[in-house]
Amino acid sequence: MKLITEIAEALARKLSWELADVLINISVPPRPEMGDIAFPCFRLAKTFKKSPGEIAADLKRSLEDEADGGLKGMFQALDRIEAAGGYLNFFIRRDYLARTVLRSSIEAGLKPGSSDEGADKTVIVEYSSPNIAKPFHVGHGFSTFLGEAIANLFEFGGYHVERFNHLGDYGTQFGKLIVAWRLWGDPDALKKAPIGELTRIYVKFHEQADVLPELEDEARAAFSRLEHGDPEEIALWENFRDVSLNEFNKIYDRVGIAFDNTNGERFYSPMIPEVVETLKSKGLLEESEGAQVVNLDSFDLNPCLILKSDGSTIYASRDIASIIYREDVYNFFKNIYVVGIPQKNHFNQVFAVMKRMDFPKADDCIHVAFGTVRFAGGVFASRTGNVVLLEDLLDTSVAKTRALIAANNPDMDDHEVDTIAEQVGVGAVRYAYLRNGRERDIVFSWEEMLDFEGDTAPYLMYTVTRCASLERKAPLRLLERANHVSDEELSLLVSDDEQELIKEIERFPEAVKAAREAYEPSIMIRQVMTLARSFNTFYHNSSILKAENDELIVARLALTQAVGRTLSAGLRLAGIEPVDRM
RNA sequence: GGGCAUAUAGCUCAGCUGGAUAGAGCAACAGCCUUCUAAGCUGUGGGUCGCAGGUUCGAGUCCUGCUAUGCUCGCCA
Repeated sequence: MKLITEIAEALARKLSWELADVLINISVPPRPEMGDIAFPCFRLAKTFKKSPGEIAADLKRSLEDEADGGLKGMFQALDRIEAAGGYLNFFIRRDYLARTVLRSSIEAGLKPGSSDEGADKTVIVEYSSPNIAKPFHVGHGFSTFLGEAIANLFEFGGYHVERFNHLGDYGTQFGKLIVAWRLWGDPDALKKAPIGELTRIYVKFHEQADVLPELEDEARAAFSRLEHGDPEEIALWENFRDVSLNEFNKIYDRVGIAFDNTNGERFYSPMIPEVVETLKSKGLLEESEGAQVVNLDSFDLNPCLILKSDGSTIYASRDIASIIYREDVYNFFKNIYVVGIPQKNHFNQVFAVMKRMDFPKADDCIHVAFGTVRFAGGVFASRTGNVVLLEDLLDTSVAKTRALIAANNPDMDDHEVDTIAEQVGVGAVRYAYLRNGRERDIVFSWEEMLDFEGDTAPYLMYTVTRCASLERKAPLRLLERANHVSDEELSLLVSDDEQELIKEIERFPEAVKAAREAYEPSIMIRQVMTLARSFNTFYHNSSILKAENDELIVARLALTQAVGRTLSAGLRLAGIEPVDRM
């Protein structure tokens, strides 16, 4: 807000400080009755040789001396200044706050907090990235939903976003799959349930390989043939890839995620020889135990393996090739990897190799790490089939939601119930992945995933439906006035509840920016949740459509609309589409 | 053993670059639906912020040591 800058400028002048130093110290008091903006004076005690309390009192007097002079504009927006406990507390006039905040909310329309800071800048977000031929389980939901939310946050900031799905479609495991398919594959089963069949033979391969170790050698040989372009092996690989992608796309379509680029690891494999040449020419490649590595002692990292001792490639070399490719094609501003914490060391190595290659944008490659989804008992393991499929989780959530909606809305037709249940049920699941700091593990529990009360998407969505319902029920005459609400009407929103609500609306754009800069959607989500709670308190305590007079009804309707717009924007950034009844 | 995380209420977590009385949700208990959707609201109880030092006017937040847990440390990705 402009007012904060004015206050900071005035303080900077009084103290002969830099504006930035004042701004850094300015904070929000812990409770509203202490004021709206606070400036702590403890630091000044030494230089002025006075107690913080005295300094605060002096500053207050000094500022008030100019109330009719140079600081007239600032004091028009202020109710009063108080010195308390070493703090200088500024109280903003309630009518001023209501007017300015809601006016800018109205101007921002459906996209509060959006900006054009990223104009002409391309951000690559790599996320989801499942391994083909493996089930898409609840663990994949983390990267998928987190990545989508981060991509949305950048788009909201005006960046051009390229969504990358870096499919795990390469490596020795596909040699295993090829061998297993020749031995035990069932084409009919593959047609019916592709991932199920591929998982079955993959599991069987590992069981058999325990007794027949030579299977492992066959697998390596099959992968080698694949890498060298054997047409039969390629045909098999392509088939596995296609049927898998087909399955994944069902999920992506369902949750409304569309990738711009689904090149998997194999796509980058042919580019590796050039990478090896570059590393060689820069004198970075060393032989170690028969393999080719880049030494990273100067980064306090273990060496990065580039080529295995048999000369074949490895994931680090593919990631390096991919970075160079992405820079050539997209000239990226940031290249973001939404990949789990266990790969932290891997990305540190890859980015360090880029630095040793003098790649100028090594610091613009960012590993956005997240925690592990696990059972209370242990970890997920696709080899043993000890997994919960994301699709099953979504289905269960939607079914539970459906029952609730049908019970609450007896006259709603089935089609509408289905549509809303899908949005709320899927939203509830997505929210569970986004509400906490991303580096936290998620201990999977059905009970928690299907809890629709409190800190959940249904709570937020329910709040939106309250806003929508009020608009539906408002007399048209008053709704029309709310759509063109006047400053005089907005100035009526001065109750404690209304003011709290208005402050939360004001904080949303900052939260969006902070969330984007930290690659942390939960920062934005929490702000939205706080706003929703404030609204529900207000809603409970105050009558909106039956307020004392028309002017207040109009003002509260305008406030309700602002809340609805802000909540909806936050939900959409999280990838959750709000509904207007449930 | 080296490296990187994490440790806050019974449970799941916030606490922004150190600042006023450490906050939510769930669970427990007590209330509120003839009044704008009760997936809601209000209230109560519950904390030596892992332990021990240090820096500071001030530490949940910064530093050191210790303990516990997780991840990781070349030919899987």
